[in-house]
Amino acid sequence: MSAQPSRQQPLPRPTPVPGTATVAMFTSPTSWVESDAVAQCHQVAALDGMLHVAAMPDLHPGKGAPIGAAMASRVLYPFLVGSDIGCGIAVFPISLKRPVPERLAARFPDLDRALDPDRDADDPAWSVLTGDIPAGHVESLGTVGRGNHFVELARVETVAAPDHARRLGLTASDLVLIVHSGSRGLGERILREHTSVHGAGPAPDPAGYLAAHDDAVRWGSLNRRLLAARVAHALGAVPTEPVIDQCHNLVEVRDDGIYLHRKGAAPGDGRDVLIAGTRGTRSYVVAAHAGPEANHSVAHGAGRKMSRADALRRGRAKHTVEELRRTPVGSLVVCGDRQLLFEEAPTAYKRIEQVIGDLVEHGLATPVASTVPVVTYKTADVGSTPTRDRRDHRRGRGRP
DNA sequence: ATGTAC
Repeated sequence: MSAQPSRQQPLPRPTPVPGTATVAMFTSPTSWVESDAVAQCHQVAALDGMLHVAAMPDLHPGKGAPIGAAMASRVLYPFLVGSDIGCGIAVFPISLKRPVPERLAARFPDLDRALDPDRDADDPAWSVLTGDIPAGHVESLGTVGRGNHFVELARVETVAAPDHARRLGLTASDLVLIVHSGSRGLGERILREHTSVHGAGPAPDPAGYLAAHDDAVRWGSLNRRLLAARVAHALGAVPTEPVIDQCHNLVEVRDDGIYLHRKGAAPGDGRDVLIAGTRGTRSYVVAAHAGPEANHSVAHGAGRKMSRADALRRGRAKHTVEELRRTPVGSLVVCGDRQLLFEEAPTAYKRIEQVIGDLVEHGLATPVASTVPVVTYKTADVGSTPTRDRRDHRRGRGRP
């Protein structure tokens, strides 16, 4: 059984405890917040040098550190950013004549297959590469990854702030590609190089860590552009520049030398952010205007309500695979991995409208537009090669 | 969320 959520009190904020950092919860009495995640916020608050922890309404427990939190400290802690340094969400306008989900779902390219600069030198997606490949890291370039990562074709549904949406180039009924992906093995390697020596301790050489971190942030952004370009070409469209591209796993050095760690929290100081719902619900473009109390941050998505294990157990009892591949909003899910299909079921996530409502109530963001999924790509479908396991493809043992 | 170990 999953842990029952505790009902959090709204602001005013908790009284600071001497010797520890302050913790501010940007939730409301009706928010679903697991007590384990709140406990993690207080554990982080007790770290040396920690100043202030801001918990977003999508807060949920992570490995050691909470997800959906922005943490300001005098000391740089790599584990608070986690392994997927540079993970973020980007939005690319796309023009398609007849967006029929069934036809488009079948045309998505295999985004588990990396783009090799030599073997795939002719791939038109390389047009988005204008400089060097950050850190020279070629492995897994152009792949979406697993977990909560996805590439989604979505339609702009409602526009709440028309002028703002127009400045972003977004109008109702427009199509967009939403790309949620990170730095794959590169960020993982950077964290491991730190933790293998220093564990969860601070970075003894912040400049060294930050140089590698910044490469991963650039790599993640490039990867999102490559993913969007691969899909655009496959769907017969022209690649575009992102109108939004915000990273939600990173550390920022503020002007006062404070390290602002964001883990599943997007920069909220005057930025436009897409806050992802699920593959079966809306996502929201918001104008973020979060101040110091929120560590200049906003939520990054709906936030998990169930652990992956719970989602798998409960999902198998509740849903069929067919139900999960066609969502209540009529969109299709491309996902050849049954387990991932259950783990990422919309019911495993909090209600996105509650998350957005909490941000609005606390004055952190203003909705600009909502999008509704058309096709959500997770991992290549297995339909065309029923006798062969996906792993054989990735290991390059022949092709169909 | 990840590449790798079990």
